[in-house]
Order: sequence, then structure tokens, then C-alpha cells
Amino acid sequence: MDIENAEVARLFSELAELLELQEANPFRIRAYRNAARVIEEQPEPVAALAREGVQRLMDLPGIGEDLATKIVEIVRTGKLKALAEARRAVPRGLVDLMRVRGLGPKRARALYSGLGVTTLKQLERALKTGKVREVPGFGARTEAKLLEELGTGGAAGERRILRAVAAQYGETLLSFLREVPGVRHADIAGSFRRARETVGDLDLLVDAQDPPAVTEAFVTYPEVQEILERGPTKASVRLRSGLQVDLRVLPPESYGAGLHYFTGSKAHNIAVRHLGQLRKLKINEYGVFRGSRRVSGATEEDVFRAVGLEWMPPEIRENRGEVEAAAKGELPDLVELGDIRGDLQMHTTDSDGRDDLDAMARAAEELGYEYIAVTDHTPAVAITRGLDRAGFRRQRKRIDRLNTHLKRLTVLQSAEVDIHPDGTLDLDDVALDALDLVVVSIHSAFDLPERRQTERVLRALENRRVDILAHPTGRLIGRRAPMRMQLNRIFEAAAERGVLLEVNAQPERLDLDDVQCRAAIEAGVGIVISTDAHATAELRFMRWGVDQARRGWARKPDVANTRTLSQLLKLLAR
DNA sequence: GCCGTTTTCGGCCCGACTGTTTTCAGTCG
Repeated sequence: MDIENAEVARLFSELAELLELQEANPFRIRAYRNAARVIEEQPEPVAALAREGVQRLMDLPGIGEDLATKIVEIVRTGKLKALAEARRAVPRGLVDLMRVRGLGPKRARALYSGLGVTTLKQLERALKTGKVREVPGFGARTEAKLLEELGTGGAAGERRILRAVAAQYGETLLSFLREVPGVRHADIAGSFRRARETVGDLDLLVDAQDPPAVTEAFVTYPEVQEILERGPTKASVRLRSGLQVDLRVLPPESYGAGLHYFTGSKAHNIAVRHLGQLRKLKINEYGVFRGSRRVSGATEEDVFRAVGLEWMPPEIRENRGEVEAAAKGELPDLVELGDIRGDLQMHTTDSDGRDDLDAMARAAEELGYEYIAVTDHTPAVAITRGLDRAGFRRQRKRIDRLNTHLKRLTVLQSAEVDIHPDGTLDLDDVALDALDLVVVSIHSAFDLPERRQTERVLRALENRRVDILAHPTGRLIGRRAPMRMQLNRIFEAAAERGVLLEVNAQPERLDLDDVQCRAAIEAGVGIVISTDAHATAELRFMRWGVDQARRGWARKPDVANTRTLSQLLKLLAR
């Protein structure tokens, strides 16, 4: 099997860490980190590109001759000589030390050369015996902090939480800050604003007359468990939930620049600043400067305009081509929540939903939808008490009756038909023909070898009755890895047959993800954004799915459930 | 290590806070 992009990226990331410990040229380190990111986000396997030759790899941004050659080496041998050498040159364990908050390459190195510390265990012992404070650059305060970090498992790797969860904390905090006297604006920036599926912390931005008063008020927020740092314009706390929140306060003339700066991504900012440099402009969180004179910065539009770009939505600010697109005036007109006319996956009490058919329909009508598809499970998903052919026939009668009572909404009968490991479907063709549309998805045998998993899905798509492939990779964020499959072959087949691929809006799924969504669209595949709601309240998950699709550069025409019912039915009749 | 309407060499984003330091390095984002 081909080496995965994630693994190639991991090798480069590790090499970057080791180079950092060797105090190598910081820009060289950045080049490895940048390459790791580019490779990880590449929808096409770099192993396939590598077989087409070094030149093909060098077309990737940030990949030059040297890195291209190293990728080829990794693809051919599974190993990287440069990494092996770096591992030999750096004592084992130092990388772990560097992951402790408060320890970077310099201080990890200092602990090693001063005390011979190479493991977390040794670090803890050295801290407890007061040895660490004897090392130059370390003192009693640092010692206490490090001890606490080790105690709280700070080195266990940062925990990212689902954006939908962070939203609950963030929105409450925003209301709190907006009540602080003198606060004019308050926003959540950072990866949250870019709508990344998970966030590591929250970055709050406030525009206020008296900055110190705001940071003072911020650290008294009742949910604050620990104050990590506090200055006149910047403060950082940890909430009881464990979530870290950073606050920056800026004057109004800098607010737009600050919002842009703290929204990121870092790679996007670097690209924008680079454009600024070409125009002899300096861009930071306080504004756009020519020499020491501020030329703009009150709004984000100002910042983009200063470097010759139109404003762009935060969701695409990942340095994945958006800067170039903006320069050419070719930014995509992204799909919006208000464009959505219907929801094409949800469950009722007929299988594993918690609300019944009528309640789901009423709730959908209240959202202003034109149509929904009810997609209860089939028998193979035993735990959900799925419906069989007779069950769907009985449900059909109730749906028909319901539709005669509904004014604005049309309920379509569908099913989330399980795909067996051999690629056959869990409902016979006669039963499928009786449905208004057919959704298929996988609920078992997630760990088949790549080839078999791919064939399984391709076989399912061969059935002409199939309209939508739901949660195509089966991943659960932070809990279950995506299935190993050749997505590009599945995209190809879906495009050819007119099968739509789902961006599932459940916060834990968001499947397809952003990169896959974009690759699917580029392959000519149509997208649907569905909530997979198991209760009326979950119909509101649509926003998370739309956000993910926007990150995948989806425009309204790319998304089938932005169409009217008659347009949709025509599309499905293909 | 990458990259080029400023370049094939010489740049590469930039500032706040902390702690330890007597003027700043390290870390972080």
C-alpha cells in the first residue's frame, strides 16, 4: 500500500522538531513545517505524484528540489535518511520535553546540557529536587509552572475540542465582554472564525476605550479557573472546562487589522504580508503601515484593499490558493446557510431518532425548508432497529398522509441504506424503487484494506438507484479515523453516475471534510449538506455543515439542496 | 529549504508577556 500523506507529513514535522533542537536555520525549519502542512492537505496521494516524477512534486507550493527528492525517498523506502541522522544527533526524549508548555527548543536543550535531563520523568525529578532553578535562565517561578504543567498532563499533547462545543463557551463569553463598559466590539477570531472543525483555544478580540479595564474584567469572568497571563492589552485564561481563551484589546483604528491578524491562518497572514512587502507596506495587528505612518486598518476590507485584494470570507483563509484567487478577482461566491432549501438526511422514532415523523416535519417547516428527506435506517444496522421493506411501506402511507396536511413543506421518503462489506445494499431493488431518493452509507467493517473498501463503495454506487453517498469516510473526529479508501476513484465514479456526496453536518462527523469537499467539487461531483438529525434540535446543525462546505470552497450551484424541490427532483431523475 | 514585477542571492511576519534579567531571551500565537 502507498504511504499516506499524513505519514509523509509526520516525518517532516518530526525532522523540523529535531532541527529546532539543533538550532538549525529557522527558515529551513519553517520550510519543513510548511511542507508537512501542504502534504497533509493534499487530496491526491503524494505517493502517486512521486511516481510521476520529481517535477510533479515541485509543482506543489513550498516544495522545491530538495524536498521533492526527500518525498520520493520516503515513498520508495518508507524512510528518510536525514531524519535518521537527526534522531542520532539529538538525545531521545528532548522532543517530548519541548512539547511541555513553557519549554521550547532552547530551554529543553539547556535542561539537557545543564542537568542531563532527557525524559519527562527526569524533568519531574529535577524540578522536585530544586535542580532546575540552578540552570541559567530558570528560576523558582518557572520551576513551579513546569511542575504544574506536568501535573495537568500539559505534555500529553494539546486537546482540541469540537468547534460546535467551543461555540457554546465562546458565545457566552462574548455576551459577558459586550457588557463591560467601554467595549464597542467583541469577536471570536482565530481558527474558530475560520470555522475549523476543532479548535485548540478561543481568540477573542475587543475594541474598547480603556484596554486595561477590559483585561481586568476578563480575568474575573466566573468560569475562569486559572489566569495564565495578564497584561494591559492582552490576557490569557483557562476556563473550568479546560478551554484556553486569549483576549486582545485594540483601538478602533486597528480593529480590522487585528481581526485579520488574529483570524489567520498563519500561512494566510504570511502570504498577505508578503504582498504588503512587495508594496513596501508593513502589516501587523495595529494596521497597515508605510514607514511609521499608518495607512489603514480600521476594517478588514481596508487591509485587503491595501495589498490589492478584495475581502474574503475567513473560511478560506488557509493559504490554499485564496490569495491568488483574490488577486485575480476570482474568489468563489460561497454557499450560505440561507441558500439551503431542504435537509436530505434525518432519522425518526421509526429507527434511532428521538422525535417522530410529525415532529421532525414541523421543526423543518419552522426552519423555512421547502423539503426534507426522512432517511431511517435499514435492518443491518441492528442497534437502530432499522426498517425492512414492509416497514418502509407502512411509513410511506404515513408520509403520504402527512404531506396532504403540510402547507409549505414536502416530505420525501428515503432511507439510509447500509452498504454491506461486499458492496451489496441492505434493501432490495423493489424496496429501493419505492423510495423518493436513496441514501447509502457504511456502518460496519470500517477497517477493510484500502482496495476492498474502495471496491465496496464503488460496487454500491453501481446501483443506478443510489442518489447520495452519506458520510463517505465514516470518520468521527477525535474518535475514529476515516476509512482507508481511494477517494479519487470514488469521486470519479460519483461524477460519472451523478451520485451526490454528502457533507454531513454532525459536529463530530463533518464528513466529507473541507479538503475532500473541495477535491470532490473539482472532480465534478455534486454535494449535499445534510444534518443527519436524530432529533428536532439537531436540524440546526446545518450551520456546521455549511461552514465546512464553505471551507471546501463550495458555491451555491455545487450544493444540490440549495435547489428548489422540482429542480432537485429533476437532478435526481438523471 | 524556498523563492523571484526586488532578487538566482538574500531575504524569509511580527509583537506581547513572562521571568529572569539589569537590558533581554525565550516562548507563544
